[in-house]
Amino acid sequence: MTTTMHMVASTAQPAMTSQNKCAVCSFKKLCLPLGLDEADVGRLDKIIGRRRRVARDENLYRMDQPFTSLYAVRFGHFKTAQVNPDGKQQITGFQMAGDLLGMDAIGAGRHACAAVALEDSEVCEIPFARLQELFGQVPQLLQHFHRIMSQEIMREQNVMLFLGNMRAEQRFAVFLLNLSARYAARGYSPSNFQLRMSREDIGDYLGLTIESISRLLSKFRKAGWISIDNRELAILDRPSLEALSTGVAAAQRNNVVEIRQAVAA
Amino acid sequence: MTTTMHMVASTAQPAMTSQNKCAVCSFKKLCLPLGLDEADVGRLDKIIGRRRRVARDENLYRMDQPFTSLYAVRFGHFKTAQVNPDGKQQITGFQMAGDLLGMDAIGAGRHACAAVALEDSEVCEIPFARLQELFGQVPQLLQHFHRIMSQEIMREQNVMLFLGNMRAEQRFAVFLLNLSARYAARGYSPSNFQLRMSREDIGDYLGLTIESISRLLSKFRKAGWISIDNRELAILDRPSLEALSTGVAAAQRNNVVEIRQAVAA
DNA sequence: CGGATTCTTGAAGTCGCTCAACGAACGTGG
DNA sequence: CCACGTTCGTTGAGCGACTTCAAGAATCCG
Repeated sequence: MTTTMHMVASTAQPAMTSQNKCAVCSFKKLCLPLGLDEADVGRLDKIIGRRRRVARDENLYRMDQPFTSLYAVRFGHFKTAQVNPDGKQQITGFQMAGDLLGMDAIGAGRHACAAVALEDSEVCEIPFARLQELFGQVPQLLQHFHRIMSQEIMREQNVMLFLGNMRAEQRFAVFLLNLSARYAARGYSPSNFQLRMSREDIGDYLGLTIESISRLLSKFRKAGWISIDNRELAILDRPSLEALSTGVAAAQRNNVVEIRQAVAA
Repeated sequence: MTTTMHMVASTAQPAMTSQNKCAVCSFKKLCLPLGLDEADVGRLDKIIGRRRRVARDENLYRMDQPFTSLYAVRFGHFKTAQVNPDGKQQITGFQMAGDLLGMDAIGAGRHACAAVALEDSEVCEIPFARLQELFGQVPQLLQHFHRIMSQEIMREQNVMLFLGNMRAEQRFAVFLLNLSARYAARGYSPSNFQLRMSREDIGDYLGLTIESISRLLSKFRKAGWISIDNRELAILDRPSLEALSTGVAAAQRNNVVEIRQAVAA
């Protein structure tokens, strides 16, 4: 593979010292330390517990487990999933480096969903009680924490939006572009990346079956919008995907229908 | 109508003084003041801005509007809705007395969705900047605020769950039981209440069409599970609704299929 | 009242699901 | 390294749940 302007979206462990210093973490601008001065980052560092490695398919935490800590993804990928009584899982999100996990558990004191590593990953453990102590001393940190929680609420609203009223194609386009944007924000290629999750996981996230995901991938490939080889994905025609994702295509279809009706009338 | 053990779920304005005192508000146990001592409730009272009346169909705030305040519903009902590019709306939630509105806007500084009154309603305006100041002085308040935000994240995950992998009947049963539980928590009848929202709103919340909602209401009525007269609803057979909502019915269906297959084999 | 909105019900259509078979990739142990 | 079983992914055919379209009934509200 040739080198590109962007780093390839691999999961290579970032270079770092023997300690888990936020100051030298390449994802500090996406994570809790955003906007803190050097001294405050140091204070945050102090309370951060041990780093924790999570092997592929291992649970970082399970549903109903008591809540003690938030986790910041250091490298690797996770999924968070709720299991409903009849056995099916709803995946509520995919998390990557810099993302914060566990905020849904603060309210009830136990985790409302399970977090599972999609590949060998590592997280920073952030004991919530100690974080709360720090809030009193570092107002900036508190503010940013509120922003992060609020963004999580917004993110979920977007999921509700596509689950509630988008067609399969549109959901899938939104999904791909969302991944693309998130990799871009991390300095990776927005056009070439690996799908870290199985087709089944994508389906459980988008409210579709594994077969539908497979068909959508084939369809998008045949349309020339993407290339897909196993889990290696390339976005070839972003404008088309964007048109789909914003519902322009749907609107156009509607126009066509209206025109047809007008002609018929 | 005869008097019952429960208050009827009407929107009568709670008795109160000329000022908006949390201390005398009947919903303080559902709202921000939960767990505060008298003195701290007084401090909270001081920062709460004017009460604000919102007429039916009026916007409390619109999408993209700059964020300045959170709002606590004092009486009445609201819906929060996102509009997607192709015109359809996704309703992200229905809010009633004691619920907090606007948390999704903290992150971006502008509202990610619109809040519309479903009937003549009233809210307490809580300027967020002043609330932030208070966080430093009243740790209990901060803790509870985190719980509320976290619960909002959990609530949305539940919406994702039914949007993503429940059938129409199941979604609708979950919806009705959720309303029931929320009215119960407010001291109203869990069995008899009014649907404050239109069929269209319910549909836009559950990811279904208005026609489907209408058919579901008829079906549930004919099955003897509910009675419905216009928007006046009564739950007649809670166990059946609960079975539906937890997917037991679906599981039973699956069992039947398995049994059929076993017999056929 | 009467017009507009909301709701109900039916008939037809479609999108995504279910079921089924097969192929590819993986990884484990010989 | 290959053989093997297992998991994962693809593709097709048929079906069913929900939508779309359409018309009429009920309700709201000025």
